Amino acid sequence: MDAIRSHHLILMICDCRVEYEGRASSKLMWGRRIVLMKGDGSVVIHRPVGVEAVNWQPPPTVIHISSEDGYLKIVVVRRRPKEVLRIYIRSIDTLYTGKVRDSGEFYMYFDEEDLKKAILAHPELIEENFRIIRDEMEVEGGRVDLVGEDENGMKTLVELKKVGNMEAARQLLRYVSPIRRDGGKVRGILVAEKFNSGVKKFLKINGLEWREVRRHQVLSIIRKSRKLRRFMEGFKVE
Amino acid sequence: MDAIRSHHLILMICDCRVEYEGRASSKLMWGRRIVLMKGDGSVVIHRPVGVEAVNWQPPPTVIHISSEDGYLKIVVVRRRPKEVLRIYIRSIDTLYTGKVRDSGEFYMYFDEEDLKKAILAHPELIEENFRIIRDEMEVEGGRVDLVGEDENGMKTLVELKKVGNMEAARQLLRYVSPIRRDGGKVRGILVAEKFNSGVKKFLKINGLEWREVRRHQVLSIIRKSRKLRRFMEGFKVE
DNA sequence: CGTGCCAGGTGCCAT
DNA sequence: ATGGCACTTGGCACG
Repeated sequence: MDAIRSHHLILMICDCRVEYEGRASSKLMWGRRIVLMKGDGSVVIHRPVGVEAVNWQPPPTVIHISSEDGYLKIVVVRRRPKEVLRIYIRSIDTLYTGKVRDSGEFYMYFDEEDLKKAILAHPELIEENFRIIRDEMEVEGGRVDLVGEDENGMKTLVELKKVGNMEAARQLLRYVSPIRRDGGKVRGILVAEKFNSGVKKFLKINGLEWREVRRHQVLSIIRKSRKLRRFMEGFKVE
Repeated sequence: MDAIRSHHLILMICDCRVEYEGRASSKLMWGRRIVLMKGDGSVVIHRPVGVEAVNWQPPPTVIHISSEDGYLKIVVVRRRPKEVLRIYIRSIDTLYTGKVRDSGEFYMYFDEEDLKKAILAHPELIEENFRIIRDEMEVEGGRVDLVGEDENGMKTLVELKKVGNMEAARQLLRYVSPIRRDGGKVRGILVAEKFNSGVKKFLKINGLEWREVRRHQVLSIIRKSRKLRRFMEGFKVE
């Protein structure tokens, strides 16, 4: 239709059947769903329950519309990886097409990146007289989040995580081990909001350390940043 | 409204502002979005571009509706983890409320589970005279996908992945190492559709092996399964 | 209920 | 393009 060519939004509640073939394959039998076709080529299909979409196709896509056996057939093709989404529509309950403009900015806040910013601004969150030397550094075994020096000048690798799980602990060990193997002295600290059971023990056994940072500590630091002050307005930080 | 109490679907295109606070925090400034409130309590907010939702709240939720400063205010609360989504609505473009029923079945096909089924049915995909002994087994370091025996009766741990990346290789090594450390003889094979660069080398260095399975091999095996025949009808498997 | 692991993960940014 | 890694990841299976 014209709506697709003019990159409008198309929203349907319709009785449809959906097939997907690409990295995997799936088939969704007849039923009523919400089909969302966006101006950028994205297609999202929601069932009436569940927070996640049942089928989708990320842009860029090419969309073909035709009629087959009396059904409206919409084929959404993605090139790389090669994926095809086919929607067969038996009837349309509700249809909306139109231009929807949205220029509102979106701020995400307090993810790993913000934890890092807080530590960069206040290295004492790690410990007294701690200094950050590098932000993101390639080491044997991967890329460590921060490298610092403690008050005795000992090199320290810092790995940041929202949740300190076993995988994170192993990751840190992977960074520290080669250095120690080569005779280097290095500390390794896993920083997280929360630690799963067994992780602290694993760290201890392997000569590593941890810091539990509290959400409100980080928030109170970040909210001082002028850049984010407007963002914070309206939030009552508990 | 009544629509929420009666667990109906509510779909709006509206000019709104959204705040999220919970595991992280986010703020979305005024603009036009598609707001989807489902009968099970799920709430999904889409912008007019992008395949992913900008904000959401998974069920179970409690929904409060009120009026604040002349705006319609919808608050969606999730208990564990504690998360709050606040939607302030300035104007509504389009509104749909109603019961949407969808009983159509959904089949997903050719994920790791299907790769396993194919290998269970045809262990020769691993190698000639290979026998599967166990499906899913706890070992030191985690849970391995398959345990088998080669034609010489040597125990073999098999890890299945869609993509054989470094993480998968390390995972397999983690399963094999403790056994070898204790003097056990064991082979380790990483099975995947595709291997990232460096992974095969890493496996080789650590005395592990790999098998590259092709999609069509697995498909041709699975399509023979009666249970899935109906699913396959209509697919032209290339 | 937490813990681990997969996903058509998606997205972002590095080389 | 490929790889590495975080994510309000969500989801499921399992101890």
